[in-house]
Parts: sequence; structure tokens; C-alpha cells
Amino acid sequence: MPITLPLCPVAASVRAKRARRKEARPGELLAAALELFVEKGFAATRAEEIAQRAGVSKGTLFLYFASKEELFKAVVRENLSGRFPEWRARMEAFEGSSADLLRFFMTQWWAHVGDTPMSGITKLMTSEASNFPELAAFYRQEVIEPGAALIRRILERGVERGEFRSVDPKYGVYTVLAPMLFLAMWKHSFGPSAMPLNQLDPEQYLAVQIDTILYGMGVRPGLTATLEKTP
Amino acid sequence: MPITLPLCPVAASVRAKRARRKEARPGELLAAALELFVEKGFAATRAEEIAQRAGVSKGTLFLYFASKEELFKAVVRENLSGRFPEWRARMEAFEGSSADLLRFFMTQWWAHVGDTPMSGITKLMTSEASNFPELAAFYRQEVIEPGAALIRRILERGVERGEFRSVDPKYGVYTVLAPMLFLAMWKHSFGPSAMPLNQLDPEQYLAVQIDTILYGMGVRPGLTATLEKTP
Amino acid sequence: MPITLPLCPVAASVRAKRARRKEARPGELLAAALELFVEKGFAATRAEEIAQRAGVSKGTLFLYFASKEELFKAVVRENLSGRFPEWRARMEAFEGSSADLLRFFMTQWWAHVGDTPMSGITKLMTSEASNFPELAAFYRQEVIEPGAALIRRILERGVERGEFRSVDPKYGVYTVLAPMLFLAMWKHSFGPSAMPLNQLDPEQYLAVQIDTILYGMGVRPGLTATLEKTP
Amino acid sequence: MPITLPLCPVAASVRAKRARRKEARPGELLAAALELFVEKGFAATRAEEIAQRAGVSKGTLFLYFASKEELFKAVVRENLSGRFPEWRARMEAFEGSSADLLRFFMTQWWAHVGDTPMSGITKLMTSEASNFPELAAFYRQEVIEPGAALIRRILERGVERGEFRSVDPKYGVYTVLAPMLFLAMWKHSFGPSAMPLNQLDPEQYLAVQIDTILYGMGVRPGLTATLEKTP
DNA sequence: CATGAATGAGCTTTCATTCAT
DNA sequence: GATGAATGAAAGCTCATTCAT
Repeated sequence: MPITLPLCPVAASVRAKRARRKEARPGELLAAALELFVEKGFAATRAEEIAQRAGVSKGTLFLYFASKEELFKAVVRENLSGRFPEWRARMEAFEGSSADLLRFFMTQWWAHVGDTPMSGITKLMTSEASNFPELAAFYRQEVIEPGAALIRRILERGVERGEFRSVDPKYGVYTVLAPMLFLAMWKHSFGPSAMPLNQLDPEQYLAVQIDTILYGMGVRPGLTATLEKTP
Repeated sequence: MPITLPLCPVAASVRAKRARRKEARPGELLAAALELFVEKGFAATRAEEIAQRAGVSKGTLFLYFASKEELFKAVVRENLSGRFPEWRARMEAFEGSSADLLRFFMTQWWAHVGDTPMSGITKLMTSEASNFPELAAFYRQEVIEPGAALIRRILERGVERGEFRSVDPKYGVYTVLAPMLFLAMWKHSFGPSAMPLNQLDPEQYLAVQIDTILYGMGVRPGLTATLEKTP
Repeated sequence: MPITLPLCPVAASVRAKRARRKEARPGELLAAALELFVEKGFAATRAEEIAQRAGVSKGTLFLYFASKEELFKAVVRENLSGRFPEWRARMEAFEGSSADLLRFFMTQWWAHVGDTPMSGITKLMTSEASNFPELAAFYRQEVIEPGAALIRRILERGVERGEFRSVDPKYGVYTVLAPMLFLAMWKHSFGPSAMPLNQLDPEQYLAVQIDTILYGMGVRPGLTATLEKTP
Repeated sequence: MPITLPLCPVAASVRAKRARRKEARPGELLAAALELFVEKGFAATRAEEIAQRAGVSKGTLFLYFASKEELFKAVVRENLSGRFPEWRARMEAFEGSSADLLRFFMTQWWAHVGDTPMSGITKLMTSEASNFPELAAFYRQEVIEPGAALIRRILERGVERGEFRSVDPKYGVYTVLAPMLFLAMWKHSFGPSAMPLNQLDPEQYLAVQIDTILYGMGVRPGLTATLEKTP
């Protein structure tokens, strides 16, 4: 009479449990690191504190990440650069007008980056870039360049399809980038100290920015697909 | 027979020199600290380096400032420029179109703040705001709010005079503020490390931003004073 | 109906393999430890590395040896070659001239000890003697003294047979010992890092040493059996 | 009426006292470091311990030496490499026979290096060379090469003046070097564990070695300046 | 028995701050 | 007042050792 699988239930469960634990560690550490880096900055965050928040000891952290810098890079990869392929694909697959695509891009950024702790990393990198040149180079290569490329393609798409007026491709990118970076920085700097009346509502802020950019690109509301033909 | 003073001519001259410079000390320290804090951030700047650059010893620094934090606060307070009344007056006196006024405002800001070490304070405060919340609130009240008010008046002027399309007064301000803060931050963070091809030229950047903003406000180039003459 | 054992064929085979190798474990660990201790010294050798090279886990190492120190002691004890009686017999049986015997002794040492991993133990013990005094005394008694006795007998034979000039029996031994120990140490310390031009060729080195010693003993080349025939 | 110098006795004495203290520090630290490095090896010696033994705090050590490695290098320079010029000059100025020069060289080495804690550094470097390649390279360049050059010149002098038989210049050096290194190593390894009867007396040891080397070089006692003319 | 994830004491180095001079 | 030598609390990282599985 055949004994049903698994052949070794006990050993299997043991290995599974261990594995599950081991696999969970990096994630827990990455989450703790993200929180603390955002809260206190890269330099001011102690490795032991990260470990503590992740519920492990100092040594364990270095079992999974070779150094504090590597941990930081992993945080960025996990939350930003690792997701670019997916984002790029989604942008490529977008079928609506370029105005809608830009709107989609910026609101998606807010939903998935700006409104999450990851926006703190953006602020942090901007603040500490000059102190950690290696990290800055990494961030530039893994986040800024791909991000800029993504924006550039959106703008080119708009121009190619006759939806946007022609803009300098290099500086046009900043027209989109600046409001996003501003929002990330604001949120983690002066935003929190604002009086209730002066609070900046991110959604409204973005809406106005998007409107102005699109208007600036020559897109009139309600006339999304046509471009002004005036002299 | 009385021994003529001073007993030690050398020491005496040193003392004289010291006395002469004594009142200048805090200022020199603040200037040195500003430079270094901007260059490297608060945490990464060593107290000794500040003292050195100010031409005094480490001990002297702590004679004038109880701690590095107190020095930081003093640096920011010292650099809270009180020029807003003057700027406001100049803006009020401006007689050209509102588009020209906005252009004037932003290029003037670049000439007198953005392109000077003053922009370092902006970068510094934005970077360290979360570590010095009271200071951030102070800076917000003394610098940001007045600046925002100035921008708001320019926009209102444009709308009142029928030159700009009507925008949300609160969030329209950020349309102007964001590119400026972005530029100040960029200049002190990723800018310096960029490859020559990726270098951002501030004047060109600002020109494109201004164009887009104005275009977004409904202003067409060459038609500066009129709005929406297109069909 | 009885369920045929084993319940877990895979685990069972693992267990079998383990059992088969179980007795080999300490030996494999000792061999790996010898190699690594010699290469890098006691302090610089990591326990995990030893385990790895022995093909077991870190935990297993501590199952067989209570601590790294105990492992070190075991390594040295394990390698205290008991070949002295055999060597002594061979020396006693030697029938040629004492000069040839000395030459034979030193080249044999090189062939069977100096040029083998065994010399590592000499280097290791010499290096770590001050950290493990009891072990050093043990090594001295078990290896050095018998070795010195062997050399002493060779010298005495030469003197007795009128082949060597008379030398202090106690310190003459070191005339032979020093070049050998030097070679063993050099090989494991500065030798490997020497520029090609500075490389020391052991055979040539030994040849010159032997020549000088013999010459120093009054033996002239080609006149091996006679002493001091010169005016 | 002239006031006699110094113009500022108090300030001068203060400065002097401070200066004396500051100047004494490196020496105290170097002495403590030498002791401890010899006692426990490079890796096993903790920086704090060195500081403690020198009577200062951990931080002070790093005020004078950039790192533990630099401290070690300074120890070597202070005690070995820094003295080579003087030693070389003394050897150059030597006017006696080459046999006496060699004897002089080796006994001087014993007096000024071998019989001092510095011999421990020799042993230490030989033991740990493979662990600290940078230090090993430094030691080779600053100590071994100059030392070997010195010995080579002595041998060449003897051969040129017809006092020594001609020997391979490369391996001849080791004939002199090996007994010295052996003695240094012995003293710090197996020497201390010897029974009183087996104790090696360095002076006697060296005397026998020198005799053998000279005899090996063809020098007969009492005939120091003439070389055998036998076929 | 064997594993390897986890631990935490321990190490070098930095730097704000103090204080004798 | 001014100095700068001295301090010692951290911080990042390593690795022998433990122990749940």
C-alpha cells in the first residue's frame, strides 16, 4: 500500500519553516531600513537600530547585507529600480492620449512612490548625494536615468503624435520631474511643519501641476488629441 | 624701578590682534559653517574643519557656540535674509506685463539667490528640516511664506489684469516655487556629479520652465499681454 | 500489514552516508585546519573556512572540537610525526663519510619534511609558540629535542672519525638546525611574496648552506674523508 | 635696563611643557606598541591596550598615528629602518679585516636588535607576513632588502680583498642571515620553553655560528687576513 | 548527529566636547 | 579669552560559539 507524499513530512516542514524564516529576514530588514533611513537619513541611522526594528541582532543584518551601503542599495532596488521594467511596460502598453498618459504616469508615481515611504529615499538621496558619491552614482544610474528616460519617451510620444508642442527634449523632462521631486522633498521637509491651513494636498497639487504642464505643452482641456494650429 | 610694560611684546601683539578680531569671530565662524554645511551637510561637517576655515582653533568654536547644533541654528538664523520688503517693493513697482514680471522675478531670484551661496541655505534647510523641526518651522515662516506670498501676488496680478488664465491661487504658487527649489537642490546634489552630457544649464533650465509656466498660464509668446486670442 | 522501513529513503541514505563518513570527520577537519593555520596563522583562520574546506558545517566543527584552540592543539598533536626512530636507524646504518651523511640528512629532511606540508607545522608552531606555551614545550620535547639529538650524533660521528674539526657539541647543532628552520619559515612567510629575482631556490639554498657548514667543519670538497691536510 | 631673555618666561615654559608632553607622546606610544606587538602579535594587540600602556586614551593614539598599521610601520622605522644609514656608514668606515667586520656586524646586530625587543618584530613579521601583505612588503623593502644589501657588501668586500673564498653572492647572504633570523625566532618561540640545561646562550650561539661561517668562507683563526692558497 | 541561522562581545576608527595651560 | 591635547561614547563590521530544528 503506497505511502502518500510527502515522503518525509517532518523534515519537509522543518526545512520549510526554516526556509520561510530565512526568506522573510531580508524583507523585514529592508522594510526596517527603509523606515529608518527615511526617518533619520542614511548616516544618522545606526545599523543596530535597523536590526532591532527588524527584530534581529546586529550580526544578523550583516548576514544578509554585506554593508550598510549595500543595504541601502537593496532598499532602492527593491522599491524603485526593480520596478522600472514593469512601469516601462505599462507605459508602453498605454493606448490613450499622451496627455492622459502623462497624467497616468504622474498619478501612478504618486500612488506607488510619492505616497509611500519611498519618497523619503528620493529626498534623502537629494540631501545626501554629495556625502555618499558612490550611492549617488548608483541612484543616478538606477533611478534618475531610467526615470528621465521614461519621461522623455512620454514627451516624445506626445510630440510624435502631434499632441504636444515641440519642446527641448532635455529640459522638457525637468518640467515633469521638478514637480515630482519637489513634492517628495516638501513632504519630508517643510510639509510637516505647515499650519493646517497651509497644508499642501498632494493630489490637488499634482492636479494643478499636471494641468499647467499640459497647458504648457499646448494641450487644451477637452481638446486632448488636437494641437493648436495657430501661427 | 618700574619695568615697562608690556613684558612680552610678542604676546601683546597677539593679544591686540585677537582683540581686534574678537568681534569678527562669530561672523567668520558662521560664514565658514555655512559653506561647509552646504557642501557636506550637517552631520558630515566636522567642527574642527569649520574652525580651521574660520582661522581659529576648535576650542574657540565652542566658546562662541555651545554645540554644533546651536551653530547650525545660528547659521540659518543669520542667513534669513530680510530682503523681502525690498523685493516686494520692486515687484509692486513693476510696470510691464505680468508675464515679464514673472520672468523678471525668477531670473532675479536666480541672479541674487539661486546662483549665490544663499541657495545653499535653501538646500541645507530642506535637507535638515526633519532633524531640526523648530528651525524648519521658523524658516518656513520667515522665508517660505513671504516668498510664496510674493509669487501669489504676481499670479493674482496676472489674473486680475486678464493676462493669465485663472488658476487655483494656492497651488499655482507651487508651479513657480517647485522649479526654483528643484534647481537649488539639484545644484547642490546631483548636479555637480553629472556627466558633462547630463549637465543641467540653470539659465536654459529656467528659460524652459518659465516658458512652460507662462504657456500653461495661457500666455502665448509674442502675445504677452493678451490671453486666449486663439479660436 | 507492516510498513516497510525506512519511511524516508532519502533521509535514510543521507544518514547512511553520514555514518560512513562519521569517523573520517575529525581527520578531515584536522587536515583542513592544518592547511589553513599554516597559510594564514591561527588568529586569521576562520572556523567556518575550516569547516567548509572539510566539507562540513560550522556547527559540526564544534561538535568534534570544543573550541578553535582545542582544534589547534589537536592539529599540532596529530602532526607530531613519530618517524624519528626510523630516521635514527637510517642514520645509524649510514656507511659513507660523515660529510655525505650530513648532506644526506639535510636533503632527506627537505624531501620528506621541508618540501611537504609538514613544514607548515614547523612554521605554525614557531609562529604561535608564545600563544600556546604548553603546546610549544610539548613540541620542543617531541620534535625539536629528538631532531637535535639526531644532528648531534651526526656531528659527533664526524668528529670521532676525524672528519670534522671539533666543534662545541651543543651549539654545533644549531649550525645545522638554523638553516633548516630558516628555510621552513621563509617558505611560508616572505618567500611567496618575493619578486622573481629575489626568489629563493630551496635546493640551491641548501646546497650553499651545506657547503658552507662542511667547509666550516673543515671538510674540503673532494677531500671528504680527510681533515686539515693543508699546511 | 635690559630685561634678560627669555622675554616671556611663563608663556615659554608653558609652551615648553606642552611641547615636551606632545613630543613625548609618540615615543611613549611607540615603546608601548613595540612591547605589545612583540608580546601578542600584531593582530592580537588591541589599540586600546597600547594606549593604556602608554598612559593615554584610545583616542590619543589615533591623534598621533593614523592607523594601527601606520603605528606598526612607525615602530619598525623608529627601531630598524631608520638606523640603517648609521649602520651602513659604520660598516663602510670599518678598517679591519673582513672577518672582523663580519664578526662586528653580527655582534652589533645582537647588541642593538637581537637582544632588544626589536627582535620580536622580526619574529612577528616572519610569522604574520602572509596575513598582512602590505606590512610584509613594507618590511621587506625597509628592512630585509637593506639588511641583505649590507651583508652582501661585507661578503663582496671580503672576496674583493682576497680574504673570503668566492661564494654565490645571492645565497651567501643567507648564510649570514639565517643564523640571525633563527636566533630572533628562537628567542621568541621555543627558547622560553627550554629547560635550563637546554637554554641557548645567544652570545655563545653567535660565536659558534660566526666561527663556522668564517671557517666556511675559508678564513682560518689566527690567519684572518690571508686566504688559503692550496690548490 | 548535523545543520546553519542567529547571536553579541570585541575590534578599529571617528569626532564633538572638555579643560589645563 | 584662546588653544589644542586629550577624552570616550559611538558606529560599522567580524566571527567564535550556540542551539532550535
